[in-house]
Amino acid sequence: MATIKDVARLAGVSVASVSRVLNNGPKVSKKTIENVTRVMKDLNYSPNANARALVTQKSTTLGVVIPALIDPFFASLAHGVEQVARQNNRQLLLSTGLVSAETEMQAINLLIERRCDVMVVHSKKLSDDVLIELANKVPGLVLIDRYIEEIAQRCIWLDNLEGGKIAARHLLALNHQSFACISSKHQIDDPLLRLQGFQNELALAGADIEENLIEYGEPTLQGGEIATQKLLASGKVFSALFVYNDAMAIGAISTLEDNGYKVPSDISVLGFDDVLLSSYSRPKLTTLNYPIEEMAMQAANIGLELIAKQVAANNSTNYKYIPRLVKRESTNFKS
Amino acid sequence: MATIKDVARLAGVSVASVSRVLNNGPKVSKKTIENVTRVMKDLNYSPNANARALVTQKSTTLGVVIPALIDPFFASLAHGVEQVARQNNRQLLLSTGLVSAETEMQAINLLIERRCDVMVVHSKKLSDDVLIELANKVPGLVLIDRYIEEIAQRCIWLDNLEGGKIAARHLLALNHQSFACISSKHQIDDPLLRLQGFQNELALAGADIEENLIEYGEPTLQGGEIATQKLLASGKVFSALFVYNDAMAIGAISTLEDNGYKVPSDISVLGFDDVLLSSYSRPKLTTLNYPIEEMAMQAANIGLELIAKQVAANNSTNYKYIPRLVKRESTNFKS
DNA sequence: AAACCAAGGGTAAACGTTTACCCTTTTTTG
DNA sequence: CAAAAAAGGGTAAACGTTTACCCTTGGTTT
Repeated sequence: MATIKDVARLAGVSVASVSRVLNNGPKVSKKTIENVTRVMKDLNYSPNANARALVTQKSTTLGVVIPALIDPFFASLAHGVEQVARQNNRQLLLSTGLVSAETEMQAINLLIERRCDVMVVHSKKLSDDVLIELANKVPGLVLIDRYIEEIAQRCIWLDNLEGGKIAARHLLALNHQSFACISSKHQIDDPLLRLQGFQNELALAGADIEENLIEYGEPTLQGGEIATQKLLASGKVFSALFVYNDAMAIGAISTLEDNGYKVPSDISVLGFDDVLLSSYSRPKLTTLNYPIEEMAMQAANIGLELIAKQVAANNSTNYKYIPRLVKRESTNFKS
Repeated sequence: MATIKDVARLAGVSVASVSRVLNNGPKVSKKTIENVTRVMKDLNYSPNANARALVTQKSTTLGVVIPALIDPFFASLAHGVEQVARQNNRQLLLSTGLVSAETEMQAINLLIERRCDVMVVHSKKLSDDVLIELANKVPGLVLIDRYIEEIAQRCIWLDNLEGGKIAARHLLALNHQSFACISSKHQIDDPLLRLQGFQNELALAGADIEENLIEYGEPTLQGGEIATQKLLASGKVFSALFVYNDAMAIGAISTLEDNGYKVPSDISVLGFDDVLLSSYSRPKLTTLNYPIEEMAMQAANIGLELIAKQVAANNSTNYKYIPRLVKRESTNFKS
């Protein structure tokens, strides 16, 4: 592959001039520009980004760490970051962390080795301490979907507790009295907080969830199916079902209908996340909107601002988002 | 950020030794390894991947060019590539090309500048000639979802024409006689081929699609809705509907049911792609399986093999996939 | 006509690694 | 015990850029 030296030689100029042409620098005559440009074309020259990054000590990448791309939720996250990257002429460097502390760490380290100076990190397994240390090391690191007091100004997160409360209020307002819940079996805070918020709010209204009516499963369509089967197997009655996320909710609806229950006339189902598919499922899913793409964009922008020092790293801004109820067809008044 | 020189100085050895420790190279004593390793920890040293890439002339990335991450189909593609990247200790470099020749070219160029030696490219807008030239320039470039005769051994593609035929045969076998079609308005081959295959096969059975019963729309849920409304507005009767992709098909079903038609008892609907959501829609969608993730994995592996020269670049292998009918609930025997 | 300035362009150091080649010390072998 | 080999480690060039600094040329100003 042709290098800058080849171009210089063929154009009969120094490498400095070629470099100046490449970077629209000053001190090049029109003639030289044309000449060099032509030679570049002829040689099919492409500047080496690694060499550039090395000498300029600047990064032209924007990193993102997520568990996996296959989950639409995380794809939206990545998509948000990607848009900001594009706007800023940076390229997306994607590192998947699955859901183990070790792989999350690896994913972040890969980004650091590439000298990626801005990164949006979705980490659920790394400890607060590790993350704080990492944040000190990487000025452009921003956490998404996580809140850590000490670095609050670099956390973009959703209030899951409040989400649970909103869910409960909605179902209570619809006159429901017997509730079931499907939660995620993943060992992270989100499902716990959602469930806790839900239960807290029920308690305020003097209601609660019966034993055996809380099930845990993988946060997938299939996980929702299985959990619902268990719920039905318990034989207990419920008229409202609050589900950890939309995928599980749709799986749940599928199973409920396969078992002869009508949604929402027999059972109301409430999801969480508001992924695209929710508005097209049948019945259309009532859910809590989690504006992940917007949050991801803000996260990326904050990372960018942090390294540009346009933002004091210790100001007191708080990037908390509150989920918003989206009423569609899967919940109904309980008569 | 600490460099290899800092480590060398503090450990009292040469940079060569540090490098050897870093790469598990030969010629280092146990003592040196321990010593250097400790200093690295102390300094929080992280090797510079750009410098490494520059000097070794090797890439540790795997590129992928797709229109956008937000589409589950492309997210699956990226996910497939990502798995192969992980297996081979490479990092995913993602470049989105939207759907214009210019941005597709840009996306590929970005990868080349990063000296990414293996890339899976989904391009619909770049011409055959440009792509052939690019393939000559980048030995590890593999095309996905596209077939170009001259570089057939580097094309992983699905036989859309055959897909259309399979769709027609299925619907004919179910005794249908009046057909409608929803196609994509995007200027690419895929929808044309699917439609053509469908019509060809109908013709063999002496059937055809009436005028006004072919509609075009955006390949999205909403596009499916709008196209279906137009179809219904035509006033013509049809009992079987072949739709360009699953998203549109689900949008179509939604609209049909909103208008009082039962799927599949009144109208059978057949999708294309078999995205995850298809098996959870109501009714579950009968569709043609497009094994994009598997194809993406194969594409990435072929790219890897190409640069390892384990595969003759001019052998005659043909990486054609045939979609497979997945019978679920949205199609039915027409009595 | 002398002095100055602007424009254009060249030289070489630097970025952080890897690795071929060389040197020294220790161990093995006959 | 000498010779040879092995083990350990250092020096410096190279990878492909950018950019500070310097030099030349020709024109403009007094």
